[in-house]
Amino acid sequence: MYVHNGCMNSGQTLELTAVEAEACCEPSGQPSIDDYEAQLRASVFKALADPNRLRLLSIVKGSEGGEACVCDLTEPLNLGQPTVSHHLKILVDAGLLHREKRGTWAYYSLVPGAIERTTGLLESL
Amino acid sequence: MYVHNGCMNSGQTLELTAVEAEACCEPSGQPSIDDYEAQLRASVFKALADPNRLRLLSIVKGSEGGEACVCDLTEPLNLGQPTVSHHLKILVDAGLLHREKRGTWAYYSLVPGAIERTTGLLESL
DNA sequence: CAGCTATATCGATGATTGTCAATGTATGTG
DNA sequence: CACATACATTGACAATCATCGATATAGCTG
Repeated sequence: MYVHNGCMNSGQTLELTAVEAEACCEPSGQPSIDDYEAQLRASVFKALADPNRLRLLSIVKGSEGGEACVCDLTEPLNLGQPTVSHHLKILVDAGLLHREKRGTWAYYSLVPGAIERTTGLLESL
Repeated sequence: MYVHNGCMNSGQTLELTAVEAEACCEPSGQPSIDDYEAQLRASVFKALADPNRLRLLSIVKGSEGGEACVCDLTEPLNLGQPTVSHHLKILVDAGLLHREKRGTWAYYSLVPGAIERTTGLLESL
């Protein structure tokens, strides 16, 4: 006889109430994040899921004064200016970069605490 | 007169050697990650850039014994079994989940230290 | 062996994304 | 005013992705 004591979702479709189904999913385990929270966190990782955007963060972080303008970023990435602006906007929308317009230039800098907040999204899974 | 002392990539196209161009990109700043390193790190964040995969990690982490099989994961995510298997494969390939086949079942668990290694990818940008 | 179960893989499809050329907007210069 | 510069936005296109149904594989049961 073969015993499997972990999975109770097998076999024919079960008839469960919503409450029973909810309880069924975590047998004596810790509660997991819900779908809304997962979407919030995924939106941040989506912003990080591109090599050019990671390089943008890295260059901005390592730049003199902790800030850089678009014209300083197009050349090292070997990308067109519209593409760099597009990536920067995604990083700003994700709350990772801060944008400050001074005269004709737009200076981008790391949002203080953004990296720590992002690592927290992973550690608290 | 308007002075801008940060950007030297403006104006007409400059004639630079490769070495000069490299040095130009980081005026007195820290070195940034190269394209290869950026692609490696982005591949991990790509795996995290989906709400359902974040929920998979969360459920596996919070499960009894720290492991769960596919049939325990399809229902809470409200996804088909092939889709869940697909997401799990992506998480395994990213080095975040470990897969162990026991009998007919496949048990997934967090790779020890994977979360810490991933947060390190952010902190060391 | 035949049948069932858990999981993986394949092929297709609609949605999202990264990139660029072209254009728009705002600011500074003469 | 006219012109140049720095940046953002738009529209298009190829590539990637998330999801599903169908099918394949492998282990267990009788």
